[in-house]
Amino acid sequence: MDSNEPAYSLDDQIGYLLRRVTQRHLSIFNAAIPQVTTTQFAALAKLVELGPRGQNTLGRATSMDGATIKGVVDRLIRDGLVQTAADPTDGRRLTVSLTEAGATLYAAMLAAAIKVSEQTLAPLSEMERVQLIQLLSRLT
Amino acid sequence: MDSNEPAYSLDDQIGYLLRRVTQRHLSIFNAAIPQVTTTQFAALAKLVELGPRGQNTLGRATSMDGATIKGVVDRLIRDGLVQTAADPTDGRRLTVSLTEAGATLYAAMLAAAIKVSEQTLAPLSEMERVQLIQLLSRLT
DNA sequence: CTGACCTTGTTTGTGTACATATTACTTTGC
DNA sequence: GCAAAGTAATATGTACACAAACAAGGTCAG
Repeated sequence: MDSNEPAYSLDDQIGYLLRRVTQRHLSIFNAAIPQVTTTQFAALAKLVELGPRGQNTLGRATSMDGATIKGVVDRLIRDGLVQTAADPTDGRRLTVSLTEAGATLYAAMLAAAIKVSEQTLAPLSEMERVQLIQLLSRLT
Repeated sequence: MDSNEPAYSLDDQIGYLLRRVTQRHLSIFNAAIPQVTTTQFAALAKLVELGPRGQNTLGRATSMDGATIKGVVDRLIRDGLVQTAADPTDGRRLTVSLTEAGATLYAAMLAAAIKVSEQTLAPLSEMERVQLIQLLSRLT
């Protein structure tokens, strides 16, 4: 028997755990905030934080590639939460900005979003939550 | 000014961090193991661990719902890594099992899979890795 | 035995997520 | 000033991920 062979248990692998924790978080988010998805919320949050931005720039700020942010912005436009306008100084760029409806909805969802994070972390103590956030931050 | 209003920074939210860490992990996985996806690997790993299983049962063992595991199994069949057979005792059940090619490929990928987990956790010390895995396990 | 209920597998629709290719436009280097 | 390199947006194809609806096969209580 080769005791050098390390036991590989799927349930203890970081990738599998990330997928499962993400699933639980998404289910909490969708129940609390049915109006938008997590990525749509991220886009709105960054527009509030940074102001109007080009589509690709917004994608980088929210960790989405060009193809992904395009889909997210398209659906936000469809739902009237953001709008786009041509940039006069750069013919390629589409400046994305919040509509009034988007700004209003974001303000209304913020409290729920904070609760979503709390509920996701509910099984942990205050100290453990800080620890987890810090450990995850170092893996980005 | 209302100092009760907690600052909401997207970058510190558990959901956003999970998405970003997952992205980094997927990119490491895809580079190291281009033959299969993470979910396909999970299905193979559970078949090795548990032996042949019904499709839905395999889905539950790997945290995938019926629609998702169906797509994963379909692609594994297409690539010749698993096969299905009708269960003689239950007319509904499709028993999924590894093919020889699937078992061989899994054995060949295992060492790389262990390295993927290590590489994903590389920025952390040994103690921190154990901590992170334990904290995440409690959030599933 | 039979009707209510449950489980298994399938299908459809929506929404990420990324690779890759293309087009249009800017910027940089020389 | 102009070619090369880079960037922005778009489009296509593959692969999860889940909700909802459905058909067909089991199970179990009365």
